[in-house]
Amino acid sequence: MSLRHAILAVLTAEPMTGYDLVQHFDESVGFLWTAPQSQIYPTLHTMDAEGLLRSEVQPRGARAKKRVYDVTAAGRAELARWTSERNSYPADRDGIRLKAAFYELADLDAAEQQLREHADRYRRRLEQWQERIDAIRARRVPLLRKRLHHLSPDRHDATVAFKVFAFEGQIARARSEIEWAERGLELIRRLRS
Amino acid sequence: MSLRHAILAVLTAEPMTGYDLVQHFDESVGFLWTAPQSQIYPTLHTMDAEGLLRSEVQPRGARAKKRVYDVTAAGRAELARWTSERNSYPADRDGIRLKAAFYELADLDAAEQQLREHADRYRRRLEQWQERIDAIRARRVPLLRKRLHHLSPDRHDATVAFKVFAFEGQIARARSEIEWAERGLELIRRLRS
DNA sequence: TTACTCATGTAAGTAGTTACATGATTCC
DNA sequence: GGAATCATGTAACTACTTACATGAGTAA
Repeated sequence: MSLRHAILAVLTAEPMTGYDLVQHFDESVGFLWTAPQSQIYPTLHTMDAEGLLRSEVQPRGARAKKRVYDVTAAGRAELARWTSERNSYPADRDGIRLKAAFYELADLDAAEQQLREHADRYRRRLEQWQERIDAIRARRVPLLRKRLHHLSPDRHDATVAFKVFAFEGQIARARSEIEWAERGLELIRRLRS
Repeated sequence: MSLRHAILAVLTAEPMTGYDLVQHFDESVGFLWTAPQSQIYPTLHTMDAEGLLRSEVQPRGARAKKRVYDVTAAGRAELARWTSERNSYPADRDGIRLKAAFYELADLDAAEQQLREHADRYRRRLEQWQERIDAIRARRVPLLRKRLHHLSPDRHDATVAFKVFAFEGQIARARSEIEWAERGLELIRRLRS
């Protein structure tokens, strides 16, 4: 259910087309909630119909057109409601951990390979997220700048701080995954000898 | 796609009915991969049809019957293939982190409440998982005992070690979530003053 | 006979995945 | 004229959720 809220959150920074939204999902809010293009367009339609968004057709070149979406008052209210509402947690489901619990059935080399990839994956994520935090702190993120632009200056610090905070959670997660994978590699070494 | 593998993994310990499987999902493998009863029964049917499982109708009392499922050679092969295959990762999607990134739109008291609940949730999980590890180490888990029973003794330690390892990952995760939430509570305190 | 456990399902809906499909615009 | 970008969709499928539904067995 978070896709609608991610969309609302992005559009409060600036009205944009579905195409632009797709790009932003790949490069900003998508670090926390990815969505394929094929899911975004239909969702924009239903949110428009529900009154959370309004849209306006604008010319594009000579013959073509584009539809620009903006958040309505109802959409803003829904965003405020969502941020203040109690969290709902997805069911506990972790395919990687599940598999690890049954590594005795695997080829040890294959298990080792998986754990190396796991650590590598989160090392890459760690870097990406660290860069992201630096960019947010330095206000180098275009969408964030636009967001701050129509916010009173005394709220800027809190706005930035919460974005940083979210990514700190991702970083903490990444670190714990890397440590876990390394512990697993050590276990495999021990079992080999 | 892990549900089928979770089912195979449980059934290699001991053949059982759908009903029993549902119980085991709530109390053992379900810590890593939960599934509702309404999903398990249909999945058993399709896995039976695919030849990963075989089933046998057994009498239960005077008139009633029950269907007991067991893993076929094809099922065991599929399990081995899965454990050795490269990991496939779900898309990055974290509704809690997404919301935290937009806490500037929330009521501060509500955000505080959410972070307290987040920490509490993972503190409870931490306890459960810690107990689980203790039970596994002491071989107090009935299903694990059955699994070890038809395994040569020299493989017992590795089998137990991998289960412990999986839960250590969950514990590491829980710790990092608790620390993150506490960091958030501190941030909110700072913003209030 | 009542309550609880054992046992097995279905149905309708939501969310997300993978793949396909089309056409105008802009820049070289 | 061709390639990359801008722009918008649809279709089929899989996984999961929530809710409903039924009946026999067992123990007090």
